[in-house]
Amino acid sequence: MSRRSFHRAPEGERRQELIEATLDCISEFGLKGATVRQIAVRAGVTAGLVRHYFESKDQMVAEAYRAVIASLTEKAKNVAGDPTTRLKDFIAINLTEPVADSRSVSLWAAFISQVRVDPVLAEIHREGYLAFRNALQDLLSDFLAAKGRAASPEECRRYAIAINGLVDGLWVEGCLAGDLFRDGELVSIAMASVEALLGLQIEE
Amino acid sequence: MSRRSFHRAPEGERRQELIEATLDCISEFGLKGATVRQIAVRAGVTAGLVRHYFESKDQMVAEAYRAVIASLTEKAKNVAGDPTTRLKDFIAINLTEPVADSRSVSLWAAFISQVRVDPVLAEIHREGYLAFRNALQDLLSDFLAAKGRAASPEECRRYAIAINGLVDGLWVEGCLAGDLFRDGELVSIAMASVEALLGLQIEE
DNA sequence: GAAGTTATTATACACTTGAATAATAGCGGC
DNA sequence: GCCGCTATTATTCAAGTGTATAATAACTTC
Repeated sequence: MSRRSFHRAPEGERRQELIEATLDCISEFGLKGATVRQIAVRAGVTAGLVRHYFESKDQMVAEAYRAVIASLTEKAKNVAGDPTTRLKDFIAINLTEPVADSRSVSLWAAFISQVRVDPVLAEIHREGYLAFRNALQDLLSDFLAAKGRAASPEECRRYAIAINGLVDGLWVEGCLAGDLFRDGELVSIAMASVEALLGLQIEE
Repeated sequence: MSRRSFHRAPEGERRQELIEATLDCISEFGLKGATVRQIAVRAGVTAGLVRHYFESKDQMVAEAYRAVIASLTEKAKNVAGDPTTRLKDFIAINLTEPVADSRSVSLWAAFISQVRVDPVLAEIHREGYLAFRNALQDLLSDFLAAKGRAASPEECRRYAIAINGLVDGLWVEGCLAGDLFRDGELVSIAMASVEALLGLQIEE
C-alpha cells in the first residue's frame, strides 16, 4: 500500500489555502458542515494537516473570520479621489459584486450567529464593525466639509450610524435575494437615500 | 432501576416547548450546539421524544425558523391607529426590545447563514422577507396618502426597500452592540432618517 | 549524494451526533 | 378498577466529530 504523493507548499501559502477552504465550506455547508475533514478535502490535503498549521479547529475558524472582515472592509476603505467620488464609490462598492454576493452574506451571518457564543469572535466582530463605521464617518466628514457644510463630530456620528445601517441593510437584502431587484437598483436607491439623508447631491 | 417519572403534556403544548427549546439552544450555543440531546435537556424531556413529534431534527429546526419569522413580523404588522402613528410605531417596535435583542439577531443570523444551504429554509426566508417588506410598503403608501402626497406603487416600492434596509441595518447594529448606542438613540436616528428620506415629518 | 528537517499522510481513539427500537408509565373510556 | 392507547423513557447503533500519534515523503544543506 503506497502513500499519496504530495508537494510541500511554499511558506505561508498552505495556511492561506486552509483558511480559504474553511470559508468555502462554511458558505456552502454552513458552520456545522465545515468539518475538519471537509475542509481538508477542499484544500486538497488530509485532515491531519490542519493541526500542523493551527492549534485547533476553533483557532482556524477565528482566523477565517478575520479574513472575512478584512475582505469586507478592505475594498471599502481603499476608495480614493475627491470626497464626493469616495463616498459614491464606497456605496457602490458595498452594493455590487464581489462584496455583495451570497457567499459573503452567508459567511457574515454564520459568524454573526456565533458572536454571542464565542467571545473571541465577538471581539473580532467589534473591531471590524467599528473600523468600518469610523471609515464611513471620516468619509462623511470630508464630504460635508467639501460641500461647505461642516458638521460636528456628533452630527457625523449620527449620519454614519444611519448610512451604515442603510448600506448594511441593503447589502443583506441584495445578497439574499438579488433576483428581487433590477440591475443597479440597489445602488440607485442607496444613492438617492443618502442624498436625501444628507440633504446634498452626490451625483451631478 | 426505576424510570424517571413524567407527565403527558396537553395537546400541542410539548411541540411548542420543543420549538422554544430549539431556539434557546440555537441562540445560546449556535446551530451546531443545538443538538437533539441539548434541546431535550432544555425542554425537560429525553432526546427520543423529539422524533415522536417531528420527522427529523431538520424538520424541527425548520419549524423553529418559521416561529422566529412569525415573531419578528407579527409585532410589526399589528400596529394600529392612524397612518402616522402606525409608521412611527413600526419603526420604534423594530428597534426596541423585545424585537431588538441579541437573542433575536443570533437566531436570525443562524438561519440566514443556512439559507444558501437549505432550500426549505430559503423558501421560509423569502416568504417572511416579502411579507415584511410588503407590510412596510402598505404602511408607507397609507402614510404618504394621508400626508396628501400620493405616490406611485413604484415610488412606494423604492421607499419600502430603502426604509426596510435602514431599519434592518440599524436593528442588526443595535442587537449586536447595543452598548455602543445611547438609550433611544437608534430609534431617534431612524425617525430622523425616515423623515429625511420621505421629506415629511413623522413626529410633531 | 547523504543526512537532517519537517510538512504531509495515515491510522487510531475517545466522544458526540441523529436516529431506530423496545419497554413502560400515564391517562381516558368503560 | 381494568384495558387500551400513546406519549415518554431508556438503550442501542452506525456514522461522523476533533484530536493525537507515528510513519514517511519531499525538500534543504552541506
